This record gives sequence, C-alpha cells and structure tokens, in this order.
Amino acid sequence: MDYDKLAELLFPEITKTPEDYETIYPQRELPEGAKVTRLGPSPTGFMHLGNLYGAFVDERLAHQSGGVFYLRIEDTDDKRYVEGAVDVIIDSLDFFGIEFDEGAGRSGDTGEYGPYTQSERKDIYQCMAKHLVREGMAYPCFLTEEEISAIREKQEANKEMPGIYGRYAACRDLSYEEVEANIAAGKPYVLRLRSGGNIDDPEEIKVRDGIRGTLTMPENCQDTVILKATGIPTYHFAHVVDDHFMRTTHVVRGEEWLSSLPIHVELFKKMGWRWPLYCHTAQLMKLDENGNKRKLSKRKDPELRLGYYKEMGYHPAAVREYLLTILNSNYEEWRMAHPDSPVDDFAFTTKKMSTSGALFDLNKLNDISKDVLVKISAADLYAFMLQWAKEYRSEIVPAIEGREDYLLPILDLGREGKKPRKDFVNAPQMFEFISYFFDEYFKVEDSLPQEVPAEDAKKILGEYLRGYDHADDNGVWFDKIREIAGRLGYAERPKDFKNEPEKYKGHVGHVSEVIRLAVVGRSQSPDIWQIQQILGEERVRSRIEKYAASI
RNA sequence: GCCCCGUUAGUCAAGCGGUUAAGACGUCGCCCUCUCACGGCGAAAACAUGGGUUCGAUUCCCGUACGGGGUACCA
Repeated sequence: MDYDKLAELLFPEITKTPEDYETIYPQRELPEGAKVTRLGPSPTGFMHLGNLYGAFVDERLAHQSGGVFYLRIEDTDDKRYVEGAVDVIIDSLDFFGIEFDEGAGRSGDTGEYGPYTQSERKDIYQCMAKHLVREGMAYPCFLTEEEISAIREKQEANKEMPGIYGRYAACRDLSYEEVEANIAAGKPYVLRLRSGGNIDDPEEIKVRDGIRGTLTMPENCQDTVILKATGIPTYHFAHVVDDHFMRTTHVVRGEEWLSSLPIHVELFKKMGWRWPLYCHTAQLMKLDENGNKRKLSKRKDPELRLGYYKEMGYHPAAVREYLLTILNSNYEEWRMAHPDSPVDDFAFTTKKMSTSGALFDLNKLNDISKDVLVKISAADLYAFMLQWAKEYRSEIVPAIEGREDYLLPILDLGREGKKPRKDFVNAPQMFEFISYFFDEYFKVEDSLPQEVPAEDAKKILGEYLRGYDHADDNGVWFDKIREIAGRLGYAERPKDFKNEPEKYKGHVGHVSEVIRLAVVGRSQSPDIWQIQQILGEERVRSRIEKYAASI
C-alpha cells in the first residue's frame, strides 16, 4: 500500500504540512513555569457549576503563574450548537469574575493561536489526519452503521471487548484500488486511527495526573474514529491537535474523560508530540431526590445550573469563595488566617484538589455568603440588590431604586464594630430582612409573647409613647423601657426573672418585644433604637398607635 | 458484561504505618445579652466490609459491597 498516494486521494486539497503549522503556531514566549490553560465548552448555552469549578482551576493556574487562559469553543458536534451560546458562556463566567486572556470572544477572536472555534479549524485537523494517513497510522473506514452493530452483537455473543480493533477492523487493510473504488462509488467513510495496541495483551501505560498522581491504565487498542464522515474531527482528535498547537500546558477536565485518556496518549505519541499535564477533576454531586440516596450526577439539576445562583441572588463573590473552599482543602484554613487578603494571594495547587466528588452543600454556601457579604460595603450591597431586583423581582424595584440615601444606613445596621452582624445571605433574603423599613411591605407578622396579656401590651405602648423622646440616646431610651417594665410588674433584668420567676409576669425583654412588634412587626430584629432613628419619629409614633389600637 | 476512578461523622474535609483520628458547615447545650444575629466555650457524631502484609494498620496489597464515569461518526 502506497500511503502517500492514499493520503493524496483522501486529502487532495491539503497542501500544508504539520511543520508549516509548527511555524504558524510557535512555542509561546512566556516566563519560566507559566501555565497555559483553556476552557473548552461546547456551545449548548448551558453552563453548570462544574464548568465554573473547572474554569476556576484553569484561571488560577494560568494567572497565578503569569500564563495564559483562553476560551476555545468545542463545536465539533453540530447537533449541540445553540445560537448566542458563546455570549452566555462569556457572560456567566464574567459574572463570577473570570476573564479570558485570549480566545473566542463576543466579537471575534483575540490571540495568535486561533481560530478558537473548532468548526473553523477543519484544515488544520485534516492536515494532521493526512499526515497520519501518510505514515500509515490512520485509514479510511467504510463500515456502515449496520455493519458496526452486527460486529458489536457478535462481540457481545462471544463475550469479547466491543469496538473496532484488530481483526474486526475490516477496512484496515483495504488496497488502494478498493479505497479508490469505494470513494468513486460515493460511499461515506470515516477516518480511523490504526491503533498499535495489542488487544489480547495490552501494555500498561503510566500517565501523570496533576490531581491524582500517576495513573496506570491499559494502552488503547481501539481504532477510534478521528475524523467523522463530514471531515470534522471527533473530540479526541480535536483535543490533541488543538492543545498541541495552542500550546496548552495543563488540561483541566472532568473525570469522565479518564477512560479515554489512553486514546489521547496514543494520538499524542503517534503525532510525535508531548502531551500536557492532565488534571482530572472530581465531579460535583447531588443528593438523589426520592430516597435521598448517595450521590447522583449533575446535568439539568437546577442548583447545578450556573444561572441558578444569580437568580437566587447569591453574590458572585460568595459563590467564588464557596467554590474555592471546595477546590482546595487548605483554602478555608488559609482564609481564617488571612481574612482580608485578596483571593489572588492564596497559592492554589492541583495537588490539594479532591479526587472524590463533592456534594453541593447549601448550608455551607449560606454560611460563607454571610462572611463574604459582611465585608461588602453598603453601597455595593445596595447596587447588587437593585441589580438583582431589576432582573428577577421587578415589583420591588420601586421600593429600592433611587432610595440609596435611605437604604445605606439600613444595610449597615449593626455592622459596625469588631463583631458586626452577619444578617445577609442573598438578595431576596436581604430584602425580606429589611422589608419592614418599607411602609408598603410593613405588617405585623408575629403575635404577643405569652408573658404579656393584651391589656399590659396596651399599657406598655401607651406609656412608651407618652415618654418617647426621639432625641434620647440609646441608654436613656432603654432606661425608660426598664422603668415601664418595673412599673407593670416585669423584671427590669432578665436574670431577676430567671432567678425568681414567681415574682414577675415576665422581664424587660418581653416588654421590649411588644415595642419591637409595634415598630418592626416581628419579635426579632436588630437594635430597635437604631431602627427608630432611621424610621424617624413620625413613623415610629404612627406604627405604635396603630398597633396599640389593633390589640 | 467489560474497563477505569472513588469510599474518613448528616455534609465538606485533614491525615501518607504508631495521632486522645484535625478543622469547617449543620445539630444540641452553656455564656454574653432587651429579642435575634454576632462572638466565646463545650457536646454528640466517622475511618464501607472481609481477608492478608506487619510488632502495629484509617494509612500498603487482594477480594466483596456501594457510588460515579466510560464502553458513540456526544462532548
């Protein structure tokens, strides 16, 4: 068989050689140790937490080392393409503060290693495929779907490994004339790798993984398809060609790729290239909905969808912080030691990544979110909440928009000092938490405490109103409540009540709860005095009068 | 079926042959306190399982179970 002739027959229009592309895409000039990483999503328009998770790893590895992080659109499966998906990808990552240095963009590519969309790189793949044919390492295969499933059935019946390999690779040794005749007859064909693996006694290959250490696997034996009948490459071939010519140093991808690693290794070897350092991440998991079983995979589960967190009003910084704690087991510890350092100061490493899948933990996210939000200024919180409301809760926008002066002190309530309140978790919860500051949302939600009968409540509110002086400071204000409590038979100190409960109806806490109910409508809230200062005397008086009248 | 990968408290996780088996979230209790939150202190709670190897296994090896992934002209 004359492979040169076959290569010309198959790819008459390809004139460039692999060497030409080596020149077109030279080694990158980067500082020592700089890492080149990439995100390669398929343009389905669906981004999930796993994508973000991987993107963080890529981003950190590249930017921590002075390297390059680029975006490559992997659209070799035309069935998957969704219009506008590239923008969705860029936008949703941008929301979480992840930016690319080069690659596909909203308005075309940036960078010297493009095109960055696989469907535009057909010539490159074909050139490499032609090279493999010329070297006798790839061949055209005319097997039809039916023939392939017949082979599979036979293999299953014989309990053999399924697939096209060795003696089942019917087209491996077609003569030039047979190939020519098939093509002339218009038969469709794919290009298959002529695997060098020994199916009966595969050799072991060792591949170093940045997360999992050294992996030991059997070599590939399958004559994997590298070019589909359309001339478009499969993922395997595109990955090898692209990551070589884009000079990727670290490939971060999900563990679902682990089992095709031997294919990639064989392809790299056959091309005579060095393969990048693979980093196979563990999959994020979810609890099963019915019998809250163990772990379940993702896809379409709402909380794994990236847009979910934005819709739920979680601040991107909180999601980032949460992801980082999942990403690197020593991050939390570092964060406790460096509460105010920027994330960039943390030395991220793939070695500290978990090899087993983590279950998403909403409690943890909420807790982390509180810690993150407490450090964000009221002005930023305001802007964040407003933006969220505009997108997802337009009916509350009028309450918020243009009222920054009113809202800033509210958002800062109790956040001063060394032990600030951590009341806020996400945007909707923030709004709910402060909703009593809006007259249109204020309502009395809780009922009087057991210890205070209705007539006492009326008396408390009456006396409170009579003695109310908006100019009182916090101390004077509370002393007055103590007096009222004492006069009506309630302990002025909770301890007194606790020690001698039979002597009192209740304690000052119960008395102030009545006032709290009148002013904020709930039995729990931050400091009432501060709230009153923000509400203003008129509204305080009117709320108390109204509540007293309703008892 | 076959092939990979994994399995430490409810969850996330340190741990790399000898530890009282860290820490965080959640839960519970106490303290602080006008409520809640914050903060502080404390408690309950774990090495899937059976065999080896070893003076000694959570740590190493093999089997079993369980979970995940792959077995496509999908990525």
